Amino acid sequence: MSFQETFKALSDPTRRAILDILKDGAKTAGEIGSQFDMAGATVSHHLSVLREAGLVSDDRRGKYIYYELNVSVLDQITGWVAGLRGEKRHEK
Amino acid sequence: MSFQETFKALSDPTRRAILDILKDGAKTAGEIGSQFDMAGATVSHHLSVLREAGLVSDDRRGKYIYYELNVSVLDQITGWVAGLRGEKRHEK
DNA sequence: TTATCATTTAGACAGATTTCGAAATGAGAG
DNA sequence: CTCTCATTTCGAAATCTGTCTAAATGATAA
Repeated sequence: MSFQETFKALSDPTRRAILDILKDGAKTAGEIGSQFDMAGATVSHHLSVLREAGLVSDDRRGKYIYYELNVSVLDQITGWVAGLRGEKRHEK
Repeated sequence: MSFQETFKALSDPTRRAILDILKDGAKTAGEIGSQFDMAGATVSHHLSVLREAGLVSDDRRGKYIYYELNVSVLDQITGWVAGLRGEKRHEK
């Protein structure tokens, strides 16, 4: 759940696409996986990277595991970028 | 200069540290390199990744090459994150 | 229990990434 | 032109990453 983990997680296009898919609500691993042309195991791996980075949370409901977007961690990213933009010249 | 290149470039801690160093103005490759405990060739490689991603620009002035932060590309990142945060439920 | 469905974990592999030292390039100074 | 300094490019080694198939786990249904 470190800063580095978050950036690393976002550096893969499949993982960013997963986050996009989760924009409008929680979905099961299967629903997410069906959107990609790759093995379910691979998508499962990407989901675990996103989970360890704190970008999604998972919730088992019976047979299914629902994944949901966790936006709060994204604020760190925005904050870091703002830091670069903000104090650009001669503050203090 | 693609979206993917930008995220990839930001996924390395050394490269993010370089951007931080450049926050308060342009610096030469040597000045940047002296802040890290790694070969100059390695830092030069990181600088080229940042340049290809459009995150920095370089400017040769005599013997030295000055690198400068290019903030405009960072807006893409902020924009993408805002997209995830924003339209979270039932728009349209 | 056994069968089946949803998903993850394990192990392996190819390709990408980070890093280095050494050689090459660019540019001013003598 | 030659020397030196700043930086990059080259080529290679070690490590990391994304992907696959096959096997394991969790949960429900019969």
